[in-house]
Amino acid sequence: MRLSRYFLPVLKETPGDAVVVSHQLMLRAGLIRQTAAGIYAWLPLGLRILRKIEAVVREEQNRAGALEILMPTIQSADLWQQSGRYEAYGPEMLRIKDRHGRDMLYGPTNEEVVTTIFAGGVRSYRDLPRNLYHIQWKFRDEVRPRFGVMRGREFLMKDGYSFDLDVESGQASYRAIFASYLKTFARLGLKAVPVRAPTGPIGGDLSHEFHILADTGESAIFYDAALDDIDLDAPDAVEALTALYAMEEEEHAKVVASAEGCPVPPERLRTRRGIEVGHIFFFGDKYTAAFGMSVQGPDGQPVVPQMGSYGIGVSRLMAAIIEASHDAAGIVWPEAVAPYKVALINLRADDATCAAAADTLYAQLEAAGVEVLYDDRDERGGAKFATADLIGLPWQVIVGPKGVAAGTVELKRRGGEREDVSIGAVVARLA
RNA sequence: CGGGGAGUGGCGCAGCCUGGUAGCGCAUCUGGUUUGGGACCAGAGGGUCGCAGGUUCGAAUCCUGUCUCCCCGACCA
Repeated sequence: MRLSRYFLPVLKETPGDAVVVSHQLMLRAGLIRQTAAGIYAWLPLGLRILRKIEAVVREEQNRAGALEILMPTIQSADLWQQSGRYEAYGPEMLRIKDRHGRDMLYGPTNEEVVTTIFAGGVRSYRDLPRNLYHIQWKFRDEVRPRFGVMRGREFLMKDGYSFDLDVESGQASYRAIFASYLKTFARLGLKAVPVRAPTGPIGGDLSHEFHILADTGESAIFYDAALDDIDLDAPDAVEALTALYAMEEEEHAKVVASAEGCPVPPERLRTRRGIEVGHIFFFGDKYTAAFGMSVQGPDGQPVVPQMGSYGIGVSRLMAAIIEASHDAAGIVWPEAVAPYKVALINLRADDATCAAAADTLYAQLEAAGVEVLYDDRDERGGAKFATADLIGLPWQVIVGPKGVAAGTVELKRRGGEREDVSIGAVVARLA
């Protein structure tokens, strides 16, 4: 993409409304614009990143055996009355009426819909287990939206739902998704700490939150230092992790105040701030029972499936990644989610030789399948470097008259050292 | 919802107390000089000061109402 034809409204100054660094950088780097409290429009570069994050989440879901569907954003109130959550969910639910006066709502989550759909399609225990997920916009009318897309009212979430024949199998599904979440966050360049969580209004008795460690995180978490040493790729990572103590501040306080006290000796207790980017629940037959769902078991008797639900805040992840990965100059994208791999900077758009060299390199990189954002604008170099650093692409290729005369360009990792590379070698280095 | 703060060109702000018809920096446009880490000179365009009502000869400024946004708290992917 040529920057001269792109829509990338970067800001030199930080908008006064933004107080956390991810929000500031997302605005400054031209990723998003606010349209109402907690509601954001995604600009070309921001949308690209969102799609990349989404793609990683999708791949790991598919790899874990989950099946992608797409449920609507608008739901009928009837379903929620059946589960009893229409009243229980409270004012966080955005309630609307259609032209006939029917009560509708903008979905904050999808247990009701997915259970209805799935129940309508299965009859036999042979149809289980299954895990259905979708990546769809949600709306929760937060009391206090804040920090940009970190706590927006409209947000993109991956929500998945498992159906199993019995509790044991259901918990196995839970652990499988647990493991896939560890992989997902690792691929996004993040260290996620799974924290034992209370189950809240969704119900059930087994639940974990996944927190990205970042100083600007919304909640403090307390965990056993041994957690830092666990190899997340190990086959028993889930068992190892869940065996170790990790609690959010509020829950931790309860434990400390309890008769037994905190099980972790003080010298092993770590405190960090975290951003919750995932939350998983195993809640048994709460919804399947409410919707009268059953399948025929091997013995011919009806069995009410055991369910779990699994959420990842896709749009929030973008903010979390930035919180965890930025420097004074701007964002530092992990390669997996960078909107482009390379910023190709032509230092002298008005120098025919230099421009020709940059144009050629651009064409070659594109031909090699490298995602390039080509700064071909007639601007001073400094402004281009500032933009490139701000948007945080992993690589920068700098084409200037001096280098071109010598047959070289500069290759630089974001935030790293410059290196002279012969023009002919650049494509191979980046492809 | 309780408490606090803010709405003035695209962004950041001043002006308001003490009414006299809007200003600064950045950005943008034009011309020129420049060019290896956010250039310089000259000129130009762009705001009925969130909205409504009131006071006044006159309102960004005073009064009333209202809308919106941000921050702290309770709640949450």
